[in-house]
Amino acid sequence: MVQVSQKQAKVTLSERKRGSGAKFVYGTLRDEILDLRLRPGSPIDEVQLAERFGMSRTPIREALVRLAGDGLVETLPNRSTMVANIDALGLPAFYDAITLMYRVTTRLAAQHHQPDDLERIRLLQDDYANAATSRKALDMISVNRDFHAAIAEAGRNPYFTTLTLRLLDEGRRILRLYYQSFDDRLPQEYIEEHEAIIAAIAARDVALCDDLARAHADQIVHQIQQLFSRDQRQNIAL
Amino acid sequence: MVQVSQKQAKVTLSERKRGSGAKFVYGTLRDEILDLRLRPGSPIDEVQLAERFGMSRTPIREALVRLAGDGLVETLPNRSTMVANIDALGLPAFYDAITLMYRVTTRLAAQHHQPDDLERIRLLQDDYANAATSRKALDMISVNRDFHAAIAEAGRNPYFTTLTLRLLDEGRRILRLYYQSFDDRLPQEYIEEHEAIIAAIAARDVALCDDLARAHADQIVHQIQQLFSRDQRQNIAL
DNA sequence: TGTATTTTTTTAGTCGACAGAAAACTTGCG
DNA sequence: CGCAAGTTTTCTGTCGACTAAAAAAATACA
Repeated sequence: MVQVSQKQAKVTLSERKRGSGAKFVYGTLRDEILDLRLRPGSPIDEVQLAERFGMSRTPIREALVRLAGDGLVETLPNRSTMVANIDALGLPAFYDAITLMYRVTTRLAAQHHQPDDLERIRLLQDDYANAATSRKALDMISVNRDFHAAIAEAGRNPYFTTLTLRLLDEGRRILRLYYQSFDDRLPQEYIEEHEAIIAAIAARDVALCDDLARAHADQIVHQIQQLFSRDQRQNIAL
Repeated sequence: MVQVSQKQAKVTLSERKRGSGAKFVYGTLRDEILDLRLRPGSPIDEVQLAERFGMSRTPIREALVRLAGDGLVETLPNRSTMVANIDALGLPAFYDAITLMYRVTTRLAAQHHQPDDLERIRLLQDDYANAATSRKALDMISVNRDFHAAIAEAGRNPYFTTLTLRLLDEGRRILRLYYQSFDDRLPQEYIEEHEAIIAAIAARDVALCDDLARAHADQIVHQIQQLFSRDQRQNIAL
């Protein structure tokens, strides 16, 4: 009897459309994982999530399966699933991949972009500048992702777009880690680099896009590398 | 024409391990989709699959969710899910992607390979040669995939490996389409090209790897392009 | 006290059932 | 006949319950 009344209360609380359950859970958990609100390595309990979202385990399960497909969650057979760890040893591979994807997507954007692509990209760049001037580092991280995602879209190659998105998300996690533990300032340089990239895409200058994208990627890689070396020093100092 | 959908191999699983259900269904369906035993665009009925595999819909569902993540299956909300189509308009993007991945994975293999990597690759090349001399085109297709997958593995970059695998699988579908409707011979050239690639990797000659991989990719792209132009001519002739 | 073995607890994998959304079919009206 | 409204059918999305695998706890034994 108690169970019935509780359940009804929860159902009225969350009036959902059929078929949206798993998608909603997927999106929510994905955001939380990428924002590090769910810490890497922390265990995920299906029953707990089911209670939290006010639904049965089935849609929760589907969301977890999809997250596992994205590599955001690791599932141990018959035992718990946990938030994927950030693999420090895999960082060089990450650097290689994001650098190549920046280059190739920017090149393709120069070749295949259409007018409204550029408009979208410029709007995002405005958002980025705003976030930068108001010193909102976390916003900058997220807008930066959208900026490069838009460039990838303009390149019109789904294979590259997918991989780029995945890398950007992975990078978002790493950068969160960074700006959480250290200061909240990002170099203004990025804004200028972005501007230059936009201009090169608009001019359809493939070679210049390549150069700029490579330099931009190098910047970010360098930034992350600094993070890790700084981290080390601090540990030693303690 | 072989119409198999009614008489798919029924699976006896009186002794199934717990937790293997979804994985087994995933693997089986994946193979059938890549081999075109399940035709692109054909609908997938969960209940039917549940009967065929002798299990409930739950593990079937999980397998389908994973296949959707791989892009091998398309799900319409609240309505049927179907085998993903081969998108002819997306072929140029495919060419770009597979060419770049061939190049970058082969380069990385030259840099990062270890002794047993080369051994594995050479064994697969033997398999490939055997399949070629005995004129087994379908075997060649599948071994060719494994060959390049092994090279990607030797490059030790999970991001590139994942994308390469996906592209190789996509290519497997396209080639099946080809060798199903036309002749069963593949140019011997491929064997020699493979040999040259192996040698270049062993010599850790990055620049040569790049050239060879690019040429190899061009070959395959050219082959597929021929397929589609031939297809067109036939349609017009009829 | 430390280790091997049994028992308990936790929690993932599976099942059968039902409800709701979309398609397929039927009916009513011009 | 042709089409709009209503009805039935089909099949997915979700649920609660059950089962079994693995971890944690308890016990036995040296």
